[in-house]
Amino acid sequence: MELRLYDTLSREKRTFVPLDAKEVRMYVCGPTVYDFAHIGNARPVIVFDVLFRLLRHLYGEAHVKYVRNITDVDDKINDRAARDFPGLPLNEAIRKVTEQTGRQFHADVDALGALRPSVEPRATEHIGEMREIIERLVAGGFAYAAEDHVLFSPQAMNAANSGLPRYGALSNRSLDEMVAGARVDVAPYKKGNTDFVLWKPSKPGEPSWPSPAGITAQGRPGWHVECSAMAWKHLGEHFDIHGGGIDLVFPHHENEVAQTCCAFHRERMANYWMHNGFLQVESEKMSKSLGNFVTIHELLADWPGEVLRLNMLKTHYRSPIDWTMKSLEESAKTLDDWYRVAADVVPGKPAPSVVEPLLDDLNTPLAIAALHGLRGSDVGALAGSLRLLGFLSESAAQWEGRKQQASGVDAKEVERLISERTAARARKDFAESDRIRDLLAAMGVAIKDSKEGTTWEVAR
RNA sequence: GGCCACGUGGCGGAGUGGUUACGCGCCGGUCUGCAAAACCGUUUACUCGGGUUCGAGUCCCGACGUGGCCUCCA
Repeated sequence: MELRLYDTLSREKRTFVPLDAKEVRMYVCGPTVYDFAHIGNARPVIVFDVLFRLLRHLYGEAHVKYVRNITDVDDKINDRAARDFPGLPLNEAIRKVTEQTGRQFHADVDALGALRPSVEPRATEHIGEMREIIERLVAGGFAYAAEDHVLFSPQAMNAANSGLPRYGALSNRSLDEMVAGARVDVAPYKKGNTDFVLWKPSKPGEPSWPSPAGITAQGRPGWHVECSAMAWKHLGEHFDIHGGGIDLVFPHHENEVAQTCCAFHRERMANYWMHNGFLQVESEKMSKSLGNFVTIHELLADWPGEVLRLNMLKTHYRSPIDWTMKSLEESAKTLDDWYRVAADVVPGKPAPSVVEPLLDDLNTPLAIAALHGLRGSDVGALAGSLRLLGFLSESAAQWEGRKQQASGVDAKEVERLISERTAARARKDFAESDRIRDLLAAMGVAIKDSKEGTTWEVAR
């Protein structure tokens, strides 16, 4: 069976045919490292990790190249640096912010069971490529310098009309309407009100680099051109898959396409544009003002990363998802069960009943339903399938031990109470045995009696 | 205002014309000193109004509701 993926540009599911089966190439927009990543940021990380794993399964581990960038030059970073480290020179403070945040991001996504991408380029290490693209755009008449800025003109792009995509095609907008509907307060140096920034001057003390397009003042890149440059450097002018959150379709991805296609005179940048849907928290939009801003870091204090991962994959990646505590509890329960029955068995090959839904535009909910089916029929295939999806990274004992550790329960004390209870039961002193059971329950310990004896675990 | 998603049983969530989704919960049973856990079994649905069709949750039109983008928020 073949892989089919939904492409935002053509607005249909299409059979996936890689440009080069020896090197399948995927780019996903990564974080801007200025603060803890929130649970919404985790969605593309997890979704495209599943796709990465699936592609490796299909084409071989050595034949998939996954690039996810780190944006480490940005206004928000500058603001954060100035606020958090007022005593330091700005550039030093910025380095602290990006290093700390980058480290935290890696810790978070590792815990979510996401494989590291093949390459994680940093924007600040690709300024040369950005300047190159900008120079090409200026030379081609698609961009111009004005007051130390370089601006891209979508109108020039659509006027060229020769082997280029139409600006607006990806986000399904007409440039004319955008011109008409644009805000009034357009910067005076812009020729057209839809022109966007490729390069801008740096304020004193901010990170800065020599400017392109004959500008003498030092400057820094705009956001959109960073991704064009990093994708070009690591994947070439034309590659297979470009992914990100649906909110990035416009303007970010629309502008990326414009920059890359105009710089290299191409009709396409990526053959498949994939976008994950939005996430709400307890039926509300996540925002700092509502106070429901949930970071991955905070959630990881209460839940194993795989619980967050499963919770995310229970919904199809293009559908909206409502992130709730109830749903997390359910996911935790499911994983407890899978760990119990499958973590320590020899994994078999991933089952077709699991792989086939994945081949149909990453239908993870249907794949998960198939896992429930395997649970009763073939635990070897269950184990293999779970591993394909990035689960079962530890043993059953480690899984249980982690819960125990997080709860702070004293295992020795529990064992002592259980043997007391066993003795009480043996002499039919049920009042005493029930008292001990209640005591353990109050400690957060759940008892399980069976013919082989009594076991226990930390109740969640 | 423009563009675009989504609306399935108590809850989550698949299903692009025709047989049980699946999971959690509830309920019943087995087990148990009683429970819990485990195992077995069972129940409930397709926002509303039209239309197409032998047949629609599934296609078309409309309404209502929710959400997203149109400001460098995934």
